[in-house]
Amino acid sequence: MPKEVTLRDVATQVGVSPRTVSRVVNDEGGFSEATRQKVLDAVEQLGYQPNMLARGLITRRSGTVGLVGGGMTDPFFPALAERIQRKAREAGRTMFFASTDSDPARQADVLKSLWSHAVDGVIVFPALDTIDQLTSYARRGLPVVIVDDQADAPNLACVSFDLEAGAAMATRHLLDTGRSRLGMIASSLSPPRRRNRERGFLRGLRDSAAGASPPEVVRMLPTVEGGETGMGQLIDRRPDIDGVFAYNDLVAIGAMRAAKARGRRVPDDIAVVGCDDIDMSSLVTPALTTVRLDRPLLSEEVTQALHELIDAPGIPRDPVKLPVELVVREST
Amino acid sequence: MPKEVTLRDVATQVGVSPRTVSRVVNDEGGFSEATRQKVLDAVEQLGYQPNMLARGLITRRSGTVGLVGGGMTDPFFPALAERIQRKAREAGRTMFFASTDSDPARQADVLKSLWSHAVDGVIVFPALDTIDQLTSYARRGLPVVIVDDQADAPNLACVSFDLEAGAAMATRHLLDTGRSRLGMIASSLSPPRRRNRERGFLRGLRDSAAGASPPEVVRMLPTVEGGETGMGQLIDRRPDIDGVFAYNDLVAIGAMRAAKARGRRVPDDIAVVGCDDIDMSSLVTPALTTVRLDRPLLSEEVTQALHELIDAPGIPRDPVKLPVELVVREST
DNA sequence: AACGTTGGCGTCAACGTTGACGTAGCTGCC
DNA sequence: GGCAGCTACGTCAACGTTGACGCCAACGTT
Repeated sequence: MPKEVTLRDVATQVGVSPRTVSRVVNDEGGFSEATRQKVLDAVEQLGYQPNMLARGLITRRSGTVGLVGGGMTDPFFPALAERIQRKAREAGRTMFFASTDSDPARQADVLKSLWSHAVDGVIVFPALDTIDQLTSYARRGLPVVIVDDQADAPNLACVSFDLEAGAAMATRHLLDTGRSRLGMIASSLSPPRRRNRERGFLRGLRDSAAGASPPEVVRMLPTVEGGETGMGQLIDRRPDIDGVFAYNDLVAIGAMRAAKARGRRVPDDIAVVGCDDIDMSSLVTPALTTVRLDRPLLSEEVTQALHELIDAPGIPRDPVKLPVELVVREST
Repeated sequence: MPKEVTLRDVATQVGVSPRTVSRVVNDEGGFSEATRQKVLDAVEQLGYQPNMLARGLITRRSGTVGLVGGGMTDPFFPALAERIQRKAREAGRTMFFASTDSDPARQADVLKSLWSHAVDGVIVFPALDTIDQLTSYARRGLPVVIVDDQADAPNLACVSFDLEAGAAMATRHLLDTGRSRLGMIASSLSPPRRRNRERGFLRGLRDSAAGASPPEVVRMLPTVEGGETGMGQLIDRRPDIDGVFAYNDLVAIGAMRAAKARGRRVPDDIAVVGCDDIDMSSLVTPALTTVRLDRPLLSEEVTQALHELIDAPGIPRDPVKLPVELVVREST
């Protein structure tokens, strides 16, 4: 990288000290309108860009935030990442993106790397059993926003959807539309603490007056393939199954494929409900009934929480739980 | 952010100078095996992490690369971004991700921001008419890899798929399977220079011995909605149309929806070919015939080009053109 | 014994910026 | 006239690291 334009270059051109240029650039005050204009003109003319590394070295603010997710293969994530990135840029920060493949070790690497780049804060979709890892960083002073899990520490905020309520809604919807032999395809990547969907599913069943038969639950990787094998197993275990709630829409889509492959019609023979409401869900046939997670809302809450943690450190934040909504389409 | 562990901390603990610790950490040589061990132990024990900002300030290498794309709503991009990010991490670099919404002004902002963060290089899916912008950065010393467009400058490499050949293959496939009244839904975001798909489509028609009737081409936003309106227009203009090549798979999926909505069966009444081979394409019904772009290959080529530009600047690189492949499924 | 060479390490300055502090000149007020 | 208080700057050091260079002891060579 060749020479860049520095504060000093601007300063000598204008005939002031670098410190004054710095004041103007950062709008600190303490300069006359006349010098302000001259400095800004020179900045424009020379094409000066502040060196964020130097600034970050001294202010301990790099103007960057990290977004750490399990992966981008689930379409839920990219759409969210894009919104978060937009909001970060509106707040004048640049986003580092990193995916962990849902692997705790990789997540550790990623956080180490982000830390050494002095990110101002991170938003994390945590991998399995990594809450301690995250609270440790938070305690060391890194603002952390955790999505879809709970923890308590300084510099830490939690935002999640009310998935338990969503799952209960989905279950009740299945029961209300006449299904009584239900199953669920859950995720093998969720530790017990985070099995809100399963809790909601069971609660929905318990709450229902109608005495539905005991449910089947299988746990799979949360992918289309996982949904396919999951549905296969459910049908094997309980051939008369007539309603399935899936961990997410990808799983649900896989489940519908498997059902069709086994000659069961959706929704006539078996109803399927997903969770997320990814773009694809309204495009498949039959269009998927699903629990919609409001991504604009989530990105709003998450970035706001992060920026508050960064700009006003120390003040504790209550965990946020966001409402969800059932979108009924053709698969039920 | 509270105090971090620095070279000096490690140095005083071991009883050597910071410079020596630096030598060990960077494996520069010039130290004994004994001190190496002691230093590494201390590094481990204190949890030392090099401060990339300070290092970058002096070496002018920040250990970061930028990935600049139009957006993540097209599923083609995330899958690619993830692979590129993985490769970057394998090479010891961290990835900044930034989306431009395909807006030249936003792209300018994004590049400015990345530049001020002293990224070592960028991979860009360029927005409309931004080649000058990019070559300007390249000339100022920033390694730039441009995907799917051409330019010539120092510090610049180009990688693209042979979309013209792919489009020609798709077109010939349509003709070979008995379609003769063809249309294409192209992208309104492609400048004339980058309309390789259209060129291939027309070439495929010209090359065919059978005298097919003159084709219709409409230009839409490359989204599902764009595909829907595009197919609508094609049918209006030419009610007997029986084969459509779409700019990408999202457009193709939209086109199939519109065809069905108008009572035309796919593939019986009208055949549809897409381009990209996103995951969704094998999942929709009918499964989409498409021109597959090999994402692992692209990410490999792109990252290799970038790392070569970074590590061996100055040597010119010929543009790379990657082969594509037709995947025949049910929609033709 | 004198000399060059090498390995192993320290010293110092610099990267570009900002925090802390200093100061010259002016204004206003008793 | 003296002094406080302001405005508009400048000066200096520091952030954590590495590049350039220098130094000393140990070793081999003539």
